[in-house]
Amino acid sequence: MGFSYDWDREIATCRPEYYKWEQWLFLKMLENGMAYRRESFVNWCEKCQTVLANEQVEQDKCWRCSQPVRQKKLWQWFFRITDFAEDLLVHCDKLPGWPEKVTVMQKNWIGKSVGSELRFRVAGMDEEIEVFTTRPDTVFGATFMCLAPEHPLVETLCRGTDQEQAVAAFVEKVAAQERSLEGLEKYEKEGVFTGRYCINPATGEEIPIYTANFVLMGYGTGAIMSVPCGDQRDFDFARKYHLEIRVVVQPEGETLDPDIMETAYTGPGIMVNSGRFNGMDNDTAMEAITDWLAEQGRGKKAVSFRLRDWGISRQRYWGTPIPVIHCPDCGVVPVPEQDLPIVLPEDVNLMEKGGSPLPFLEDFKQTTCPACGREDARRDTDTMDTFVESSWYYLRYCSPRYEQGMFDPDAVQYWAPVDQYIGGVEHAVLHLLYSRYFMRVLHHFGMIDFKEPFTRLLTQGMVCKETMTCPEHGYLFPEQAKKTKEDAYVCTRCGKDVEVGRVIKMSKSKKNVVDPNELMETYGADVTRLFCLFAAPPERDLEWSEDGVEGSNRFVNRVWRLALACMDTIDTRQVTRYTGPAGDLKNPDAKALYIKTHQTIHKVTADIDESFHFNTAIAAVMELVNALYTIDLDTADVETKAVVLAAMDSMVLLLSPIIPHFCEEVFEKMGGQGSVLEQPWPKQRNDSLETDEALVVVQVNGKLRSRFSVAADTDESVIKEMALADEKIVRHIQDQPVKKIILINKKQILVNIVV
RNA sequence: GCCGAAGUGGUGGAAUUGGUAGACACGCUAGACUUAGGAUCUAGUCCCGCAAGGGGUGGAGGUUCAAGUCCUCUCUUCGGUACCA
Repeated sequence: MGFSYDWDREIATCRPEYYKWEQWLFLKMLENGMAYRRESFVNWCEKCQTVLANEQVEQDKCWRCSQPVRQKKLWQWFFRITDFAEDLLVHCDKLPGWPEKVTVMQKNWIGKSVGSELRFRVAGMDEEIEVFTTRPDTVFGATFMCLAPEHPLVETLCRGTDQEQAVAAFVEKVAAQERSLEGLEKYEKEGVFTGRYCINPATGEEIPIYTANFVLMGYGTGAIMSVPCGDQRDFDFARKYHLEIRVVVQPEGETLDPDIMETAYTGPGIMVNSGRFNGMDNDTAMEAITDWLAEQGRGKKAVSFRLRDWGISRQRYWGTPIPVIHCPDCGVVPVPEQDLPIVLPEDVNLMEKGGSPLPFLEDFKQTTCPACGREDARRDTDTMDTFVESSWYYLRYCSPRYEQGMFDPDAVQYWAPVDQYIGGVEHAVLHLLYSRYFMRVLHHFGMIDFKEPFTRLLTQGMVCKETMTCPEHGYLFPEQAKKTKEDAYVCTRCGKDVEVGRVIKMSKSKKNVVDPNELMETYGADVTRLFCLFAAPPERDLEWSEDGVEGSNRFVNRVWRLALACMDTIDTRQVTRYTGPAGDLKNPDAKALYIKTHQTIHKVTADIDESFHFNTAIAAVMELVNALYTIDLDTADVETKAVVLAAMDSMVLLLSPIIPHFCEEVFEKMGGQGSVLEQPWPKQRNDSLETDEALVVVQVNGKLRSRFSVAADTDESVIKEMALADEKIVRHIQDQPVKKIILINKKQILVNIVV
């Protein structure tokens, strides 16, 4: 296809030369508390003895063996991305080169909310429950408390009460449910009383403590104060379990009755049932109540983020081994730097069920503790999330063979950050956020002097195609399905009817992929490039179809014939290309073509430079070519020929990034010196962009009724008079009085006559 | 569910800040040239209508002299949703 990659800089992130430095950074992060280990939950299939991705869990069952999946606690490594939550959020607004939709998604993902942290004492125990709430104004309406089933206090609270068994059963049941924000909505909201009460710090009253499946341990503090009058989930829960609903915020001019309310009221209002805060508007009360509770040591202002720390442990084989050693005496011990890289062993039997073979490889696992020398220490057998690799590979390109560190600081200083990054919009949050985080880590260590990895970002759309399924052979490649006369498809191997599925993004596993090599063989690289670029703007999803590729081929041939015609009819010893202002041209056809040429240069430059909209850039050049075709070179005068040469020159340069091989040849044929790729980009003459005539379109009551041309410098009042005198307009106005005439003079002149 | 997009002729797609909807192509129709055409050229092609005119950017409302574009509601499709990467 004629891409200009510098293969000397090729890297592969699965090679030890690369991931050695990832392990090195991990150790540095570990040393600085930026990487840490804690227990967390994974989807676990007992039968397959493996961890499942969320997408591998189908209706709470393993996709492979259909056994129920349960939540299992494992020790896992995390990166403290939340330390940078605020910084990552703030800089979302300082990325002018990024599409706004991406920064919006990132902001929502980080999910900052401002509120208060409140502490509730457990009645009769020396324990406290901390909650985060965005609505401290409603604390007087908190009539119960809900803890996540995984909350460490749940077990302590119910122990010894008659609820102990019920709670244990509930926790077990929830362990079989998917515990994510997404999963929350799938299950009916339910909970169980823990047998204990806590004290509402505002009212001093005892309120029951529940554990409920809609509270997540990973979000906030894993506990919520439930205010049924002001939160729909709490409201539903209170109705279900017959808990008190107490109104504390009343919309102005209304009286809410808790017995007949059907939904929670979340809007603004006046405080009621809230002691000394009654009568205050709830907005003021937020601050006032927080301050009041703070004085008593029962709360403070706080912010909470939806963003969670980045779990990087994978119980998988493919990935960078995590460079730590577990010693019975010393605990977790980092691998000494001189022992890096810890190489992923390659002589392994891959597991049928998807689990990692590493925990079974004694040679790999068994090692000596670097701290105390014990010989029964064992290596960590987890590998890192592959997002870790993709978070810094672009810096490695700056010095791909560098052996003294992740990258050569001078090279990174010179090249980075990346000027223009291109990737699918499916990476809008994870990959792009992790990369931004990694640059902050490196910046924190003083290794780089910038924080943002990608100055400009283009999120390209996906190429999509329908899937084909044969009842016998499963997914088929497009060439394995043959079209029948009835516009249906049959399998080329078994002849059975093929089912045509939905249009989805191309993927190897679904086989709905096309090979550009076939187009390349038929039409060549340039026509293939032209066709792809002309099909749609890059940020848009594209349903692949080869209809229209003939048109691209036709266009290239049209240009070629134009070049041949020029060489046949224009003697370049006598005619040189015109470069002056349009105003000096006498022949109106020559002048029009010259103006068109400069308009085209202007448009193509802007389309490519600002937005990579090659499709409209190509369309503009096509218009120029169409204009060139209207000129009869056999009868043209010298002035016109000089303008044609100028137009041809510009056209070849404008097309050169799109169809480079072809343009190289035309450039040479037309007498160009050197390579077309070394020529400066054409520049439009700003004095040659506008024609002498302007089109006036005339509307009556907003409907187009007539149009005519005037000299570009015609006075506006004259144009209005001409519009009113226009035959078609007169007919439409008839004898109705003219109320108003609006004249807009932007890209064209528009007159709207209101009657 | 939540977050983010997209929806315009038979098709891919155009349309600075609201200002001629359908640029540029594909396809189709007719014609010219040609021994021939899957080459090339010319003309036509949003829909209804002989025309004058009317309708039209997923749907329903609204703001405006003027709405594909702004606002409200809604439908459909796609991407992401933290272990697909």
